[in-house]
Amino acid sequence: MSASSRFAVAVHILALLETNANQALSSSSIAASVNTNPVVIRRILGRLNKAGLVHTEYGADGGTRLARAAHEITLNDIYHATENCRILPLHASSPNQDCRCGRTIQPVLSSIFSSAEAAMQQVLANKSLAEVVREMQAQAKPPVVQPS
Amino acid sequence: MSASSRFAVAVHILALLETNANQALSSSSIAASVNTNPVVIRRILGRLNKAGLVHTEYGADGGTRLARAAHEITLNDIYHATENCRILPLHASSPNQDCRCGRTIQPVLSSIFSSAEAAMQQVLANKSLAEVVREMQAQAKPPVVQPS
DNA sequence: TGAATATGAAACAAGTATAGTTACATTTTA
DNA sequence: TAAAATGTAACTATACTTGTTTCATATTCA
Repeated sequence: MSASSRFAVAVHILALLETNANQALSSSSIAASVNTNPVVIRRILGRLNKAGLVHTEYGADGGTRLARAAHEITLNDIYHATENCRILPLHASSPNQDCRCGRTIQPVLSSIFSSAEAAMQQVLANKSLAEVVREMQAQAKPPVVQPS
Repeated sequence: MSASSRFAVAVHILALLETNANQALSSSSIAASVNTNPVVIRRILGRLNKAGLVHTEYGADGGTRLARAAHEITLNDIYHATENCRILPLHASSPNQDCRCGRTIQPVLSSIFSSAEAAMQQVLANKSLAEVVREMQAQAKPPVVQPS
């Protein structure tokens, strides 16, 4: 029922690219921040490249940069780039078509599940990478509490 | 991670119980409609029992009935009874805490992911089992198209 | 009392997806 | 040409789901 952690890692990668926008980052340096293997990062970068969210260059001094401004990338863009499957799957094997219930339930569920998923994606679509980075920086410097 | 179809099967089970409310159904008869093994059904019924959505009786002439009226059971109730995990998981292993990005991303993501999940569950909470059954019955008898 | 019917639970196999790792061919730059 | 980087394949370990068999337990009824 759950998605993979690719989505969370992808947001992490893109936030890192945005906060280091002056240089191209290698999969190794990104992996050091995410705390995983560079190949795991490259696999996700492959999806982000295919979606046109980043641009990668080969060779010495190569690496990855954002392909768009951070305020023009939504979390829903990142979600679609990294996850394939429906969040709420139907039956593993088709129900009994000789039963009225078995015949009719899947179209009804499919429609409801699509609405539920759309509501989730709407929240993601309303949040840009730029906002995420801003919230992360606010997290880093918590507001000072006034002494009483 | 693989996705679970427990939620879809659970809705199927409960819709079947509602449309056969005059009798208790055995796991075998339910399995015949879902097109799977009775033990698979009993595993899901165990979760629905624990959540108080159905009531099961042992022995000859035993079986399962709805524990509440269908209009008092929402899809969100069923969702919570059958699925455990968050829909949008964070990193598999904790990011590097020596990196500003690694330190700050998880609380930000966690909050956003909670909002996204809440939006999805709100859609499910607005749909009752009774409505699902009604839509299934409408599916079974499609409206007649007026001849031109 | 005993047979029949049902659940609950344990154990196991098979399939699938993810995460991590190693290895290597390819590309680019200095 | 050497160094540094990517892309990709292959392999392992882990975990979850689905399906299956088996059996103890509970209940009903003849």
